[in-house]
Amino acid sequence: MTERGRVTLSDVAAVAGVSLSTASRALNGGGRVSTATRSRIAEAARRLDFRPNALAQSFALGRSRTIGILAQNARGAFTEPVLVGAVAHLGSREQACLLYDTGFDPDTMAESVRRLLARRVDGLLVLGDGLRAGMRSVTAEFSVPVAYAFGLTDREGDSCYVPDSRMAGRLAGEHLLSLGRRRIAHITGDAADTAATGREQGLLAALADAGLPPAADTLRGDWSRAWGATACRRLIGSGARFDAVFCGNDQIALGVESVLRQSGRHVPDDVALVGVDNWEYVISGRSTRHLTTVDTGLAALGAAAAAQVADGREAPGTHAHPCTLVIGATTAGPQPEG
Amino acid sequence: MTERGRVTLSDVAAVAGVSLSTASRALNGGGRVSTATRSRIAEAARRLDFRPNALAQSFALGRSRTIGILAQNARGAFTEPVLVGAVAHLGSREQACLLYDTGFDPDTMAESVRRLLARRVDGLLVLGDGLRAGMRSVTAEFSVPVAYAFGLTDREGDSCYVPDSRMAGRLAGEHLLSLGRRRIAHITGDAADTAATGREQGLLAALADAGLPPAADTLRGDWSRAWGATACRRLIGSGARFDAVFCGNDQIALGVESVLRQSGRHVPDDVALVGVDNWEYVISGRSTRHLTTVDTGLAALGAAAAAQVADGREAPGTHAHPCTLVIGATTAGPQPEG
DNA sequence: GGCCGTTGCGCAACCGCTTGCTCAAGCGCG
DNA sequence: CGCGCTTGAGCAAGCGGTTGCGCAACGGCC
Repeated sequence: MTERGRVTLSDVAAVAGVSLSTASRALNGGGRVSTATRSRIAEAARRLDFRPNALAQSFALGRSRTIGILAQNARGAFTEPVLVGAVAHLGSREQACLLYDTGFDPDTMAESVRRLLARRVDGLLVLGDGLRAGMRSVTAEFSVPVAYAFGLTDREGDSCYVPDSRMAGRLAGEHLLSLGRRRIAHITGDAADTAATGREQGLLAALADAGLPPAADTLRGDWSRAWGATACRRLIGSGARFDAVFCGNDQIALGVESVLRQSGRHVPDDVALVGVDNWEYVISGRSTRHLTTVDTGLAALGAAAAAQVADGREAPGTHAHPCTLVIGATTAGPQPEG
Repeated sequence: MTERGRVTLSDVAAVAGVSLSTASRALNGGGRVSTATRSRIAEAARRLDFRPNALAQSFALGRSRTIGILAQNARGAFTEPVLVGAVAHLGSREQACLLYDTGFDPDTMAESVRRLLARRVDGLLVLGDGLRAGMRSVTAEFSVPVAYAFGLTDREGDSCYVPDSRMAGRLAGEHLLSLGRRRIAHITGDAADTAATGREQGLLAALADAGLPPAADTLRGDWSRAWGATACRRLIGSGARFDAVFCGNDQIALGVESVLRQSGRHVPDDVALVGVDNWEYVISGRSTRHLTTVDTGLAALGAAAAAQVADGREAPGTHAHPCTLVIGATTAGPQPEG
C-alpha cells in the first residue's frame, strides 16, 4: 500500500479495519454505517491523505464531471466573456468542460453533438452568437441538462440566457433623466439586431414614464464608430435640439463624442453621452473611466447559464440577464482629460 | 447487447466473431492483428455505430483527457482571450479543461494543485496576469507537461509563452517609418511593466536602424486614456516637433488623439497614431477600422501554450509570441469619420 | 422469552476496456 | 523432415471504485 503510487480506498479500509464497501459508503455519506465506524474511516482517510481517484469514480458513477460546450463562434468579441464566465463557474463546481467551436455548419454541429454524447458529458451549454437568429435546439438529443447562452432557440421551453436589452436602455434613460436631461436622442446599430431594438424600447419606456418624447427619431445604422460620427452629424444637421445621446454601443458613442467636440459642444456639459458594452477596460483602479456605459454582464450571464447546466433547477424558459450602469466622465462632473 | 443502452466493445467483438481483446487491439491500432481480421472488426464497429465509452477508456488508460488550467485572474481583460484561445485549442484536440481561478493566494493555489493532481490531469496550463511579477513554478510538482502563458516563472527552463513586446514596438516603428514619418514620439504606460519597456525598446531599435532619434523623451504614466491626453498636452507644450506618436496601448492612443484634435492637428495627416492591443472590435466586416494598432495575438498565444501542454515537444524555455500590425484610419489615407 | 424489524457491515459482482501472457498455427531454413 | 521463430488471437487479470444482497447482532414489543 502507498507503494510509490497513490493511496487507494482499500488502504483506507485496511487502516480503519473495515471492508472496501463500508469505507466507500462511509465516505460517500450513503448507506448504513454507524457513526463510530464512519468517523474512524474518515479519520483514516484524513491521516493517509486519501484522495479518491476521480477517474475511477467517474467511471463507476457513469458521470464524467465534464460539461460540453458548443460554441458557434468562441472567438467572438461578446462570446469570450460569456465563455470565460461559464468556464470559471464550472471550475468552481469541479466540472471540467469540453469546448467545440463548431461555427454555424449544422453537420459540424451534429458531429460535435455525437462526440459529446460519446464522452458522456454531464450537461451541455450552447453558446450562441448574439440574438440575430434562433439556434436549432438540441435539448431533445440529450438526457442531461442543456442550456443556451447568448442566443435563443427554435423551441419553446429551452433554458436560454440572454442579456436584458430593454433594461440596458431603461438604465441609460433613467440615468440621463436623473441628471436633468430632457432632450435625449438615440443612435444605434443594426435594426435587425434585437439588441438594438430592445435597448431602444427600454429607452423609450423610460422616457414615456417621464412623460417625455425622444429628442429625435432613432438613427439606425451599424455598430461602428464611423456610423456614430455620421449619425451625429446628421443629428446636428437636422437642427434638433438635444442635451444627451444614448448610443447603442460604445463604439458609436466614441464616434458621436468626436463629432460633438468638433462641433464645439462640450461633453458632458452640453451633451451627455451613454454607451453600452463597457468596452473600456481599467487596468489600475486609479484611472477614471471615460465613457458612461451599460455593462451587459456577459460573464455573469455565462456563469448563470453554466449554473443551470451544472446544478439545474432554475425554471426553464428564457432568462433576461440584468445589466448594470457604469458611470464615467461623459455623464458625470466636468471632463478634465482627453 | 444493445439492450437499450450503448454499443459496447463486446458487441462489436461478438459481431465480428473475435474476442474482446482482439477487437480492442484492432481498433487501437496496436498489437498484432491480421489485416483481414482488423478490417472485419472495423466494419462491425462501423455497422453498429460503436463509440467507445470514453469514461472507461480514460480509466483503463489512466489518462483523464483533461488539462488543468490555473488562472490567477481569469476575468482579466488580457487573460480572457488567452484563455479562450487555449480552451478552444484543447477542444480541437479532444481535451477537456478544468479551470481554477485561484487569484494570487499561494494557499489557494496549492490546494488547486492538489485537486488537479487528484483528478489526474494530463497536463497543466498556468495563466499569469501579465509580466509584472514572476510566478511560482509548479512544474516540479507534476509529472505531466506544464506550460505557462502570459507570465514568466521563477525557474529556468519552464515553458513560458509571452507576447513579443519588442516586436510590437518594432512593427509600429517600422510601419510609421514606411509612411515617411521621421519624428516619432512615444507615450506609454507603467514603467514597471515589462510590456511597456519591451515596446519602447522595439520602437527605439527600429528608429536606430533608420538612423533616427526619437522625437522626444518617452513619456511614462499609466495605461489610461486620461494619461494619454495629459501626456499629449505635455508633449505639445514642450515644443517638440513630431509627426507620429506610438502609444503604449489603445486607450492612451484615444486620449492622445482627442487632444491632438483639440489642438487643431489633423490625424493622420499631421500626426499619425499607432496603439497596441487591438481593442476595437469589428462586428461587420464593412466598417473601417479607426485606430491603427498592434494585435498582440493573445488568443494564438493561448493556443500555442495549450498545444505545448497537450501535444508537447516544442523546446522548453521562454517563447516570445509574435504580434501583427492592424492598419486603421489613424495611419492610412484621409480620416473621413469621427 | 420468542419473534420480527432494524441496523451495521462484508461478500462479490460489475462497470468497459486494456494488456501481459499463453498457446496454436504457419513457415523458412538447415 | 523437423526445429525454432514469427505471427495471430484468446484468456484472464486488473484498474478502483459502487452497490445489491445476504447475514449476524441487537433491541423492542407482545
